Amino acid sequence: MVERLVAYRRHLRRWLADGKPRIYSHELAGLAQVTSAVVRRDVMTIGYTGSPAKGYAAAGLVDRIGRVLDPPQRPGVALVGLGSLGRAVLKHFARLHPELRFVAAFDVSPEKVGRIIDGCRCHGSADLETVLRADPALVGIIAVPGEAAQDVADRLVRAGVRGILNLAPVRLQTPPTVYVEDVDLAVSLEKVVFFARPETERLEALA
Amino acid sequence: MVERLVAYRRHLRRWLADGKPRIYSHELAGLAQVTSAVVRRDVMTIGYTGSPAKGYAAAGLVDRIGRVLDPPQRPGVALVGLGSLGRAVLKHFARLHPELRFVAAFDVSPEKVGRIIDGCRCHGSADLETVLRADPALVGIIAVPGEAAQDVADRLVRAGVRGILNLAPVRLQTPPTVYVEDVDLAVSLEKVVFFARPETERLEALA
DNA sequence: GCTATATTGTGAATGAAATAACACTGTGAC
DNA sequence: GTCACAGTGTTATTTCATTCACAATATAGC
Repeated sequence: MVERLVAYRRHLRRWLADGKPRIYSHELAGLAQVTSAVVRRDVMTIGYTGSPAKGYAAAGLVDRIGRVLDPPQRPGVALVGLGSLGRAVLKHFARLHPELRFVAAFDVSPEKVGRIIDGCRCHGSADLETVLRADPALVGIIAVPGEAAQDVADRLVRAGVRGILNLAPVRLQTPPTVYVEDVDLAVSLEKVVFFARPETERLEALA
Repeated sequence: MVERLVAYRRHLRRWLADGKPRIYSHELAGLAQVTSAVVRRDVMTIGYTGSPAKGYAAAGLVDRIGRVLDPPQRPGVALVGLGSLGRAVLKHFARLHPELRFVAAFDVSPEKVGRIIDGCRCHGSADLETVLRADPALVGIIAVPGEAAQDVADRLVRAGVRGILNLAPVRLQTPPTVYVEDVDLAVSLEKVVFFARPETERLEALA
């Protein structure tokens, strides 16, 4: 449901930018590709309320979603690993996401350390603890090879990070107080390959 | 469950590489971070069977999983978009995934067209239909900016693709016969930010 | 002011996935 | 040979999210 809220907000902002102040559940549902019942239920859950004949006030709804999703203060983000994946992530968020604050990036390769890459200062991985002690991050992004991921995770956790976006193809072991979201491109692609097959073929593969 | 099967296979291969031929449900469960009951249920679902006192034969299980997950012939993959994200994807899979066949990559920028990038020939986006007619792909990966994603999706579908891994931050409109898996880094990161907050704080945000 | 209507808010029904529970079975110890 | 036991295969239970259905309601037109 959190994923849907993020999507709603994205569409609502575009909706507002088009100069339209109000929106019906079925309109938002169409944009986010869910049913109108889901939209209404989600809106109800976050405690917002619309008018039966005029729909929801888009601005107010964006605001309410923000109050649910966004932490009180702008959260710091630490990125570890500036290989192609890490760079891609940084590029995406650098401009696209002003509500996040990238506090630091880390990499092991000496030629990157000290430089500023996509607007973010790159530190040596060894300095992770030091840098994050000066400027704490709420969440960390792990974009290092699988072998190094668990070690990075341990250190991020010790540095006080409360959530991790893990792009490495391994499952991390973390204390239960730390939330981990795995984004594993290999798994996703295999999933697509599987479901791309006609259903009949999939079922007979089970037989 | 497909995601779990992919994970099982990954761990089983490492297990085999360590020279261990047999594995118990709770051992595999520990590696994949699920409960043993889930493992046994999954194994049952795909029709494999172990021995009560000796566990599962790892090799046989890998084989069975492959028969469920993998299509009969090696599936072709088409990658569209060779920005930082596309390059990262290509690099990841080029070496890591021999069971996939990258048939072609596409990009709009002229300086990339014609070159071979990470072992894959880069074509102009305009030639998408032509190239895929000569060498069809089962699935497509969309790694272009959001504005271009829907157009690319339409063309991939027309070119006969049956599944799409969508890395762009938009929901695609496709016929129901085409399976779409969305991997949206912005959404994932916002999810992490949300769940990184202490539960108490999250709940009062709803009030 | 009143009525028709389209939409919201929400309880109940449905369905799928995780969890728990347990009977069955093959193995090794004695 | 038989007895205990650790682990599998399967069924039942629970839980949770989605879908369905419909009463309540505010607006616009007359």
